[in-house]
This record gives sequence, C-alpha cells and structure tokens, in this order.
Amino acid sequence: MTLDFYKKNKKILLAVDCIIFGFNKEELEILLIQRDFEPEKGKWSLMGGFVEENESPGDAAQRVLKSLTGLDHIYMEQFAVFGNPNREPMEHVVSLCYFALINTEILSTDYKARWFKLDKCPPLIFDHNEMVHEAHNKLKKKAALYPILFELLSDKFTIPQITLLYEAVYQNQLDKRNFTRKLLGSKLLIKLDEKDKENSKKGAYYYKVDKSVYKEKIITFLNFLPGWYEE
Amino acid sequence: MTLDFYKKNKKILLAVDCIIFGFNKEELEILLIQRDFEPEKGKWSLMGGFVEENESPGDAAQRVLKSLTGLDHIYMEQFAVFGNPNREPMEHVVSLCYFALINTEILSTDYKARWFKLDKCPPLIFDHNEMVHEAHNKLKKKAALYPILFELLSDKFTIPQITLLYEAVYQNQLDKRNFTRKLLGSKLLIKLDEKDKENSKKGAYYYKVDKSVYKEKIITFLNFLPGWYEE
DNA sequence: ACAAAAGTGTTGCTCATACACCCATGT
DNA sequence: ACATGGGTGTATGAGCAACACTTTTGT
Repeated sequence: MTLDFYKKNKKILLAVDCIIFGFNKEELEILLIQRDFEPEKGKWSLMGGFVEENESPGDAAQRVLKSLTGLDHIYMEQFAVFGNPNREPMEHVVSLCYFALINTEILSTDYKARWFKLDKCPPLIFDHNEMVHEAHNKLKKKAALYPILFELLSDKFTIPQITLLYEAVYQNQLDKRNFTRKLLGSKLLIKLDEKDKENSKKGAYYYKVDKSVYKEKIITFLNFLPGWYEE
Repeated sequence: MTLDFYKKNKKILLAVDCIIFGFNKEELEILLIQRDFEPEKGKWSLMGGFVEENESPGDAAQRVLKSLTGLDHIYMEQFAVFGNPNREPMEHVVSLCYFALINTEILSTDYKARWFKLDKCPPLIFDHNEMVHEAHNKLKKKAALYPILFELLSDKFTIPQITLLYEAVYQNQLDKRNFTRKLLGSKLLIKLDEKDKENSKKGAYYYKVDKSVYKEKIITFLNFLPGWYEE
C-alpha cells in the first residue's frame, strides 16, 4: 500500500446534530428548527451541519450551536453516532450526536427556532426522534453522577428551582427536604443574601455555584441521585 | 438551498480505531499491530480502518475487529471522536474510537498483532496513545457501574480471577473478602461443581455468568466499585 | 503440623429514606 | 390566624469497610 491508500474514494459526509436542552422553570425543553431546504423541507428537525475539511467535529458542533443560539462555549458532549447507510434518503450521512445544555434566559430569540417540551416533541426528520430519546437517556445517566444540570440555570437560582429541574429531567418526584440537604451537603453552592420572594411567602435564598468546587466535581463522581436507575 | 447542498465537497475521511482489551490472568493488555504501510510504516498502531460508503461506523469497527482477531460479535463501545484537522499528517481524518473487550483465550494467534501490557504500551502513531489512555479511563468509569468486565473472561472463571481482573483494570488493591461477597450478592454468578486447584491448595470454585441476569444488569446500574473515583 | 489461599461472620460507620416538625411571611 | 412553601431534626435501615476468623488441602 502506498499513499494512494488515502486517495481511494472513501470519503463520506460527516454531520453533527445537536440536541439542545433548556429549562423553562418547569419543564425540560429542546430547541428545534423548521427545515427550509429539501429534502423534508418544512418539517421540524434538530439543528445540524456538516463537518468541514478544516475543523474538528467538536468545532463544527460549536459552530452549529452558535449559529442557532448566538452563544459561545456551550456545555456539550458527544454521546452517539448514527450511521446506518440508509438513515437519510439521499446519501449515506454519518451523524455525530451532541447534547448541549444552555440557559434559556440568555438566548436571544430572533433566530428561527422554537422550544418544545421534551414530551411534546413533534415528529422529526430521519432518525432525529431517536436521537432525542437517546440524548435524554444519556443526560439522565450523566447528571446522576456529575452536577452538569447547573448549566441549565442562571448564575443565581434557588434550591426549589434546582429541585424542579431534577424532577423535570428524571420525570420523577423528589423529596424536597432530603434533596435540599444533599445539595447543601455537596459544598457546591454558595448562599447569597438575596431571596426570591416571587414563588413563596417565606422566600427562598438564591445560591450560586462555587466554580472552583464545580470544576473539580464535574470530573468526579458525585451521585446526586442514588437509587435512581436508568430506564 | 437545493439538493446540491449535498454535492458540495464536504466529504471527509472517516476512520474507526479500536482499542482491544484483553486480560492475561494477571494484567490488562491491548492488542496492537505494526503498520505495514506509509506513513509511519513499521510503527505500532491501533487497529483501524475507514468507514466505507455502505456500512455504518459500528459495522466498520466490527469488520476491523474481525479482520484482526477472527472474532464476531465482540463487545464494543464508541467512546470518543478524535478529529483535529492536523491529527494525521497527510489529510484530515476524523476517527471514531471504539473500545472492545475480548477473551484472549479464544483468539487464534496467527494474525500479525501483538499483546502489550497496558502500562508498557510502546509509542504509537499519531494520537493513538491518547486514545488508549481515554479508552482506559472510559473502561474504568463504565465498569464501575456495569458488569462488562466479564467479557474479558472465559465462560467459567473463579472469584479470585475476577478479583485480579478488577485489580488490573483499576490498578488498585481490593479487599478480596468483601469483593467476593459483593460479587456473590450480585446474583450474577452461578456456582459450578468444578474447582480450580491449580492456583491454591483449597481450590476455588468455578462460576459462570447468569446470562439472563447479565442482560438485565448490563443495562442497569450495579455499582461494583463504590468509593472508586476516576482520575 | 503447618502454610497458604478461599471464603464467612461481625462490628461500626456512613448515608439514604421517611417523615415530624419548625420557620417566615403574604393575605 | 392561618395557609403556604422553605427549610431542619431525627429515627430507621441498608450497605460498605475493616478485620478476625474458619475452612480446605498440598506439602
């Protein structure tokens, strides 16, 4: 074999597709776009794009995320590959799937995308519904061990808000009292002086994430949800 | 945009690289090949190949694994993407990384590959050393929650053998007494009548995996190694 | 008899769950 | 005053780490 080894026609289309999660204070949502080109024009779809010659797939995914949300440095993780030769009708496209977590509030809304509640997701093109389902599963597994869900919240937040977030992600009731204790025990939160008085009479203190601890914990097991099993 | 959208020259080379783990009764090993073509001819490398037009990346990885080991239906998992534009000198190649677990004993040895102890891995081409390192990390995380390491053992095995395996993977001493209890408590093992008398005077009973429980547990958390933290 | 490895019993501790209860405040 | 949601205290039990101890058998 020679250098021609590389020249044979083995190149294929490589795409990235992004499952963008957001949290609207009550439910987990994903950001979808309406396709404005064929095939499947007009149908809802994940945001995606092709990996260019001179970028890495991770860069491609960040580029796609930025083009849709205007945001940089989004938390993002590659979690699956969809590559059946017939998954798209026109040609064999291998897709690298990324899930991303963004704080909805920062998002400027002049882009032609719409938030959908995860459990009211419309039919999507190709195998995108399956991707969404796998992304949610992966998110649940990851977030049970790593405190990544804070990426979905603003800089300051209350403990009831975090609890609602976990309940939305796991579609499960939590004992708010015990969960509060676990959160505080994690040493991940810094209590602020301010209180949120909108959602209760007593008011709930705002907290922020201790970034130094977070950086540590995000690469270490934490196990926020013991006793939670997948599927 | 039209169908020409797909026609633009966005195709790139997509490869799969396989980190093949084996266990020689004492240490964790990986299977490497000596490259017989340029570039980097003669240097050690992971086994890899390009994804063809009409196959999925998973199929490509199984094809690569079979071509090197002669084995079908190998346990395998995609765990990373390496795709920096300059990771290979000739051209941009995006590589999907799979780790695989095989039982060394089944392996016919007439293939031009060699087992290396994980901690005595030679310098490899490109970013392959980094891939091996990430594969090992991923294996540790996964195996702490799922009983996948049995894929590395023969159909029957003793508890001391499993313990050695876990010690090799985590490069850590285990309390054999407590670990024994945990293994038996998992209900994953079926005790056989036969004993292995070669490694001790008393002899250790052989066990086999209860496949029905295994199928269940392999998709559910088990937490074989609580208190083990990554890195 | 003794060494050496397999495997069991027991204890103390941590931590998750369950739930009673107090706290702060708007109406 | 009382309803409402925020938050703390405390008892129970499961499971893990530590380690003493028994079991089996080749020499």
